[in-house]
Amino acid sequence: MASSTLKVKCSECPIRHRAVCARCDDDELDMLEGMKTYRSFRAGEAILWRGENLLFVASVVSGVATLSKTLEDGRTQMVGLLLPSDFIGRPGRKEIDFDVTAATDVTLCCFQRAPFEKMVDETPHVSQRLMELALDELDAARDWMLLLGRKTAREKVATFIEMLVRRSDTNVTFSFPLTLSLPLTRNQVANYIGLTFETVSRQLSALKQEQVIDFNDRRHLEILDLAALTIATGDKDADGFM
Amino acid sequence: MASSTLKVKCSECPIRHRAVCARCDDDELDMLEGMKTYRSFRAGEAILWRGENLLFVASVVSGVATLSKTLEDGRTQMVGLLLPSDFIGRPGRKEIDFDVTAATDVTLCCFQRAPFEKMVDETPHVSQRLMELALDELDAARDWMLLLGRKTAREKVATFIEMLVRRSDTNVTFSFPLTLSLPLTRNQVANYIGLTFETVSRQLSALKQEQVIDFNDRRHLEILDLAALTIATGDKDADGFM
DNA sequence: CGCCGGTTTGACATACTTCAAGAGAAGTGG
DNA sequence: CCACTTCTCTTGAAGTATGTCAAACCGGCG
Repeated sequence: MASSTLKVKCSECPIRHRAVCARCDDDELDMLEGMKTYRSFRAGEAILWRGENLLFVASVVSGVATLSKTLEDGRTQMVGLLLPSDFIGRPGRKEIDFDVTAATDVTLCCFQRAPFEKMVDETPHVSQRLMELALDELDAARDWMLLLGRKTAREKVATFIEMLVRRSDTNVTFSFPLTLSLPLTRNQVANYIGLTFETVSRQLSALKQEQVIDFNDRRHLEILDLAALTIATGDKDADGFM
Repeated sequence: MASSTLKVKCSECPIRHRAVCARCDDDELDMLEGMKTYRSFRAGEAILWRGENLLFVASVVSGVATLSKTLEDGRTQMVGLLLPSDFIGRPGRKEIDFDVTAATDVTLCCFQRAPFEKMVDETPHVSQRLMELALDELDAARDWMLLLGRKTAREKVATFIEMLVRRSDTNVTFSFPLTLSLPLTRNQVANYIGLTFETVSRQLSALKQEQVIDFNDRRHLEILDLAALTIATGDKDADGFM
């Protein structure tokens, strides 16, 4: 299944300040340090199957993973995109109702479920942070419901790209033209935003032709006109209010 | 705004065993008893506006409320349906990003945010239950993403009705033909499942003609053939597997 | 080099929306 | 209690955004 990888010390961990351990003090971090193991998955590998007994919970350290649901005739819908610092697993639950798959090569910081749950019960810093993460995911899911239910193809694609910009770390520098790595194929994007890959491709081409974005490499995007992109999402008024 | 209503003792409360207080012992219940107030809203009234400062959190005691998001051009998407025992408000957050509206007459059991949060911090029974409720909502949101992104109009309508059957209390008796009160207008249903109200109406008529459901009153549905309804959701195989 | 998965683009099909008209219910005021 | 208005709902006809099918391209990799 997964290969294991060299562990990084928590204090030097790139996701230290955002992951489930964000609020932990040094003692608590030591406890986690003792419990954790790293696991790596290659792009395309399954991390967890729907219905599988959850033996571990984990934080994404690096890479991108997807959560997806599939109907028996093969239609699939992504229901979440996990970036570094996102959490896999749910306190108090033994199963998940979707598949978790590595979209790129992924490294996870894993904890055995039982000891982790014990720690959750005893350390408010962890349980509070877990609650925050769950609520963040809930907010994201609801934003996505609006996108899936009511947005046009163009708005969906623009919103997806804008979300990537917002969530990727690279944008702290904010140097234009902003370059973005696209961790998903057209088909995966389509499954995320409820379209076919052909429609995704057409909308991307349209945005490219309008010089809102640019791309040659299929795995990267350049944002040429962030304002235009934002307008294309349909979220805000033309004047940027909201 | 809201009128207040006669309080029911927690021990006799109809949602006692499912709401945020589900796991509380007698002492904890006494604390909540002292903090709570009831508030009632008429059908159609706003309970909370998006962005409003959250002064109270609450459990739905009776009635149905909706959570919805609206784009500036008026397109709206419901992102949640609150039935009795469901919780309004989020631990550690002062705002919400959607409107909460009474779909029917609604009675809430309200707590001031500040004292409630204090209690959450001090009583694991409450914070654990809150986490469960949040994760339940997250699961529901993700199921709905699959519906919004990938299901046909027919499947959407069937899934919506089946969800109502599952979530309403009436079905504990399970006497056929099962009668269901429909707390939403066609338009609200449409906003929940990402369609127009005309399409909802057409799909309901089709299911009626096929004798899967029946209705005369616009506020009630009869389920004539639950198996056929389930098949129409697209969720399970024809033989009921999954 | 030649395959192969991912992508682009075109032509056509269709599920759902939009527009429109009319029929019920439900509320309101005389 | 009955007009009158106002919603909601139903049903039809026509329009359109997106899906489906198909062909060709492109870049990576054995």
